[in-house]
Amino acid sequence: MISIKQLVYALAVEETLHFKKASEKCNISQSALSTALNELEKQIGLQIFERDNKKVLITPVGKQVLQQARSILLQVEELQHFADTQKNPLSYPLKIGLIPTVAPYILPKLLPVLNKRYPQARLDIVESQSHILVEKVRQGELDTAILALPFSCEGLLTLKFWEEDFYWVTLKGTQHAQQEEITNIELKSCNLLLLKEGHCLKDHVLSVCNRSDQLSHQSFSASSLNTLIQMVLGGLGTTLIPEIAVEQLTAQHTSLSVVHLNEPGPHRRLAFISRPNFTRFSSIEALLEVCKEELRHLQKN
Amino acid sequence: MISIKQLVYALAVEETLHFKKASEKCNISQSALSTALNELEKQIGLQIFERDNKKVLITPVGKQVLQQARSILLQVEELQHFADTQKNPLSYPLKIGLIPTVAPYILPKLLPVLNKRYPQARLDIVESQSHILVEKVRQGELDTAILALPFSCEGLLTLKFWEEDFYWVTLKGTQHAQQEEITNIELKSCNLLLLKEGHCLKDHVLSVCNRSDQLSHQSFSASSLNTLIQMVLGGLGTTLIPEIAVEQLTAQHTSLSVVHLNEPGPHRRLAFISRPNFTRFSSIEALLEVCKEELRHLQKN
DNA sequence: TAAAAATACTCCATAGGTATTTTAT
DNA sequence: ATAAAATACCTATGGAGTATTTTTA
Repeated sequence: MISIKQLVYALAVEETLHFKKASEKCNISQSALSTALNELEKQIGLQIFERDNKKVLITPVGKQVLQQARSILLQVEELQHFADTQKNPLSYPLKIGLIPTVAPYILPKLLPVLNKRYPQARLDIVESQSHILVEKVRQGELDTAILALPFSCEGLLTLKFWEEDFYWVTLKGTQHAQQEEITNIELKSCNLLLLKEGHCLKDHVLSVCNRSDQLSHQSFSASSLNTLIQMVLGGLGTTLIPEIAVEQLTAQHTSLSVVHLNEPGPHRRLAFISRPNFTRFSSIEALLEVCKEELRHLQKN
Repeated sequence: MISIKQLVYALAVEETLHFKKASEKCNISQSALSTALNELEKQIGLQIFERDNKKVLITPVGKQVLQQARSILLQVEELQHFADTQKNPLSYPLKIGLIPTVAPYILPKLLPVLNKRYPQARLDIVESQSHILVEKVRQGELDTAILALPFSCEGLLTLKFWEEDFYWVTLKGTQHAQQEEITNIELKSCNLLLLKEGHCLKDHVLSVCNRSDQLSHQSFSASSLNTLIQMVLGGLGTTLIPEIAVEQLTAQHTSLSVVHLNEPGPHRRLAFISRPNFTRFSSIEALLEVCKEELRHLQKN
């Protein structure tokens, strides 16, 4: 029967194209590696390597065998990582994506606590728009991502952890600026600045405002919430931002007024997404818990 | 290091839920199996089975481990099958799909030759419409399928093996019936009977006739070419059939006239499709060769 | 007490080591 | 002549067997 060791040895030779060097990589003797590979080739009945005294070549069919071997070993490794992660979440780096309207606001809350609770945790962070993150999660390029729902994620697992409303940001002294709440109707008279196309927040804002797309095409449309705030400060208009971003974006600007948008229902929901058969699910659960707890503090204010 | 044997043993226990029976399935002693599984559990650091003197239970985490083990063993088996198939195409049953406008006409040509050239060959045949076959190939439910192109198969490999034109079938004595060729324009005056929705042939016929969909909605729309021919025989109209089907469908009906449709270009192309990383590609190649050769005879007539 | 898994103990197959030979430049 | 893989031969680990013990329903 084919063994995993044989496959490991074969991949080492593929990498080094040299039996002696490969044997050293595997911490065995040249002879052991040689016999193991001869045995593997005998078992599958195909020559993987063409070797003489000077060089090692990979046969065309050998390339395909090695490709499959690599895939098998990846899965074995995944099994090992799964097991480790069950005992100890976040034992291995987690590749995570975040959207631009979440990343800078959640990471400062998340990372310090994560470092304390899971000192070994390492996140490989990617910031991109929702549709790109969804694709990367599907391809396995990312292990998970934090999106704002609603967003189409067919075939993916979604784990919601936070619901939030939008807040209207305007300069003090403008109409409605002193109100406790602002309604959809009142908003219609305001010049609403939006993120540019491709940012899900734009769609969520339009949807919660019951506005059609055309109404809101601004000549300057920003690519970050921070830019939007700067535009508001510059007197170009007003904007809507999610609760999670309110404090960081508005705390230092005393000239701004922040008013809760009085439209029913959570205006967007943050959720982790992942492939249903991702094996290190426990790591995502651990992250999820930390996020839930940290955001609970926010809600209490 | 985890070994493949350990995984095999674990799956045997999953199946039997009994160490003794599992050990017999694996042709080893109960003791050998017991120590092997204890060793596996120790290596991954997780309990897969909960056992006492009366019963064996699978732990929740064990279920996930076994799922991954199964997937690994499937891939190992695939590697073995790949190797065997390289040396001997069609060593293992090939799950193949065919569309209804191809299956009954190509199989009688293909199967006898296949049996002679590859006596060990076994085909598991499924007949369905193109979109269903494409989905099954994508899912791995089928190894390959024979479709008529054009048809959207993004992400799949396509291997064309035959191009053919359409032939117009009508009762002798009707207008145009004695012609050598018939054109698009002349066809417009004919009552054209089509297969019902979902058969790619309908779309190909409409496309090669430059007709819009509406023009051709028949109150009876058939689900097989044979039915169409019966309808023509019954005087309900005329129809177009692909070259591959001409002989079988019209040879015994002396009252029918068969006229080549004189529109440029091959009217449809038959092709195998498969997942790009399907490992027993050599089997498909072998089939492809047989198809090409057998259809070459047809073309010579 | 009985059925089943775990363990003790033994054995042998085989993975792996060392030393040597073969092979092709 | 030399560099590298294959082979011969030996050793030791560990996989697997038999017999026995432990466990708990």
